[in-house]
Formats: sequence, C-alpha cells, structure tokens
Amino acid sequence: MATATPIQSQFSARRRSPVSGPRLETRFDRRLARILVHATNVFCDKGYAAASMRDLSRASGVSLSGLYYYFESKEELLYLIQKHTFSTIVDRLRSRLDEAADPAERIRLLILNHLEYFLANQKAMKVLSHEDDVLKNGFGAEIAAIKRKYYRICLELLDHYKLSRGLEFSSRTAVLSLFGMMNWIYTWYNPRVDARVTELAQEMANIFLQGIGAVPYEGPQKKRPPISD
Amino acid sequence: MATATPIQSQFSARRRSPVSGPRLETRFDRRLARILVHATNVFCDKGYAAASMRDLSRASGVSLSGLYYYFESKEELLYLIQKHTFSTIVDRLRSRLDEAADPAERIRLLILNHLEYFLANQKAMKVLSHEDDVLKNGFGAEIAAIKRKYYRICLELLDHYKLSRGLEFSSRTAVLSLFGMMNWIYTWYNPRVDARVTELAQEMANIFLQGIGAVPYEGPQKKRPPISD
DNA sequence: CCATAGTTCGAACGTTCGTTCAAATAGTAG
DNA sequence: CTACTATTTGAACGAACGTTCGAACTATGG
Repeated sequence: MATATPIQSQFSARRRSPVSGPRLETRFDRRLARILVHATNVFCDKGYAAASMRDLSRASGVSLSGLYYYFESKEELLYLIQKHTFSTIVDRLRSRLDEAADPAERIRLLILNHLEYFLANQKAMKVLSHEDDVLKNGFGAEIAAIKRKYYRICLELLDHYKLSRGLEFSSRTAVLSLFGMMNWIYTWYNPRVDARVTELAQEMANIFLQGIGAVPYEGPQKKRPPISD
Repeated sequence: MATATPIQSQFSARRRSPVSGPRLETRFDRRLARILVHATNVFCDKGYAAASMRDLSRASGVSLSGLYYYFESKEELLYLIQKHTFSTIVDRLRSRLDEAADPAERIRLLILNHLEYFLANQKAMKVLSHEDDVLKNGFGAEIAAIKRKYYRICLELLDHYKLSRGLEFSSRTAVLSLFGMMNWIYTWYNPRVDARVTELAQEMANIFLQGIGAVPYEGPQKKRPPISD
C-alpha cells in the first residue's frame, strides 16, 4: 500500500521534528500541511511568481510574518509542495508496478497511476507541471533528481515493452510524448464534460500502446495502408 | 503561400498606421517588432510575471520609459506576442491544408505544421503555451478566440478521419491528447539530441494515427491481443 | 532657416514586494 | 502559581515593481 511521503525539508532546520516522540505527526507538521494546501491553491490560480506572500497569508488565515515560522522563504514553500507531490506519485507507481509483470500491462498501470493522481490532486500537479523550472540551485536540483528518477522508470518500462515485442522506435520521443499527453490535461480537463479517470486512462493507453506498436509510416500514398481492424 | 500576420493591436491606438502609405512596414512597426523579439526571449527565460519592464529595457536596449512609446502596458506586450504567434500558425495551417484531401494526410499536415512552427519559433511558442491564461478581459478574450478557432479546425480534421474509417473514439480527448504531445515539447526538446522536425512529426503522427485507428482495449488479459504486424 | 511631428529618455510617482524582528500571546511541565 | 518554550503578530525595512511626464533630441517638409 502506497502512502504519501512526509512533508519535510532537508534545507530549513525543522523545528520539533519528532525523532522518537510518541506522536509521529506534530502540531507543527499539521499546521504546515494546512498552509501548504492553501498555498497550492494560490500558486495554482495565480502562478508562483504572481502569487504574493500576502495572498498566501490571506488564503491560509495566518499572518504574513507568521508564515515564516513554518518555512524560510517563498521558494522553499514551492519546493515543499513540489517535493511532496512528486515523491508521492513516484512512490505510488513503484508499489503499484509490483502488481503486474506483463510489459503492456505495466505501461497501462503507469498511465493509470499518473492520471489518477493527477486528477485527484489537480492543483498540486498543475503547480508541479507549470512551475517546472523556477526552482534554482539546491531546491531545483532535488526536484530535478526526482524527475529524472521518474523518467528513468518510465523509460525502462518502454524498453521492456519494445524488447518483448521486437519493436523499433525512439523510447525517448515516445516517453516524452506520453508525458505530454498526460500532463497537458491540467490545461483542459473539466470533470463536467470529460470522462472519468479510468476511462480517460484507458483511452490514452489505447492511443499510446497501439500507437507505438504499429507499423511505421512510409510516406504519402494513394491507397490507405492496412490498419488492424 | 502563408505569410506572417502583421503585428497590430486593436486596443492601443497605433501610431503611424499606414492605411494607404507607400511603405507597408513603417519604422514604428519595425522597431516594435524588434522589441517584441527581445521581449519574447525574456518572457521565455523568466516567465511573464517574473520578467520586469527593466529586464525588457535592458534586453532590447530601449530605455524603460521609451518602451511605453510602443505599447501601453506589459500586458499588451504579451498580447501582441501571443496574437502574432498564434495567428501565424493558424494561417499557415489553413493554406497548407489545401495541399491534401486525404483525411489521414491532413492530420499529418496539421502535426507537421504545428511542430515545424513550434521548433522554428520555440521561444514564442513557449510564451504562447506557458502563459496561456494570464491575459484577462479583452486581451484574453481575443487570444481565446483564436485558440478556439484552431481547436475547431483540428476537431473537424479528426471527425472527418473518424467518418472516413468508421472509427469510434472521443474526438475531444484525442485532439487534446495530440496537443499535449505536441505542446509539451517546449519542456524537453533539445536540438542536439532529438530528431529533426520532419522525423519528429512523423514519429508523433505514427503514434497518434495508429493509436486512434486501432481496436479498443478490452481489459486485462493473459493472452496478448493481436496487433497489426 | 523655422515649424512640426516622431522618438527617446532621466527622474520620479505611488504601490507592492519578500523578509525581519522585537514584543505579545498560548501552551505546558514543574 | 512560575518558568520555559512554542507560536503568532503588527509594524517596519529596503528593494523592486509598472507606469507617468515633461523635457530633449531627431528627422522631415516647407
């Protein structure tokens, strides 16, 4: 069972970290998490750069200066959001991949996991996708490392699929196209008109899996090439 | 032959608009275009919100106050960039679609047109994609109108393809997935390691066309479903 | 030459930004 | 209660923000 990774920073000196305390989640952690939720909403609506600390103060009900008791800068706040969101989705994928051995099925699991988490945490995932390269130096390096790890996993899934079917295509282009399909939904998904997660995941998986498994295109031609079906 | 749409705003009163003058491109228009190029670079690197008018002044070599001779606000500047970029890509698609009648070929043309323009004007397209909903009111409405027009064209291309092949799938999901694949490249494309435009367009077109043309997925199963090839 | 319109700029406006800090309050253990 | 720590705050800091404005410059036609 996958569980959300705890919100913790290795940069700011965390106050009240319970190393061996009875309560695993301190009051500090709970209040911080609450602030992070409000901050995610604000960052999602206005964008990181355009969102002011005063906006965050208003949204969270904590005074402007009070916010700085929980993190050291606006930048660290974005880092905490992105780190938590990204780590959770990777952890969930990891434990989910144990369920299936078939290469195609594992790719379907990847897509389902990504979209399920994406739509269940739409605002956080928009902040993760949209504010992709605003963090610099230490913060940025750590997020980039998680991103590389996630990318690596997906690339290996694709390579196994390719091998198992004897296919030939650029794994890099395919993986990044798939990410594009999935991540772009934050710009258009509307729960009122669009399909539910499982259905959407199946549609995208169909497009992608059939797409990479088919014969390559050989140039313009008068007669249509035979398509399966 | 498709040509770039002229840079012109219906909001600010344009100075020196050549209604019937001998020169079609005034000194004013040329200077404005030069500023727009520099502004595009800055918006691309720092993001619209984080880019300051002083950054634009430094990059373009025009004094801070001098910029306001060419446009009335930072917001109008973004509008001019997006309007010009988006109008051009739509115009080019329109004239290009005359070249082919086959539904599949027309979709390939859409993809090729989009990616060619995207990679040839990578910075402007990033500004268009990334700063998608920052413009409000009049400016925002006008960009949204172009966007709807572009979306409509693509949707019709897909519907024709569906009809010609008797396929069944959600055109909306398919179109938006395709846009995701294509637009996401601004986050990863690297000319040193990635394929050239025509090759990339062919790979994406293969994935997409074969993807939407294949039999639907029927759920997990032990035996692999038959794939064309 | 002058007159006029087009163009550029330095200086400044008022506002908002992220962050700091000393002081005040709330919570808890003895 | 007292003593201590954890938490919260109002007020203020200097810096940077988008924008304005009048003066100065340039180009052009008469």
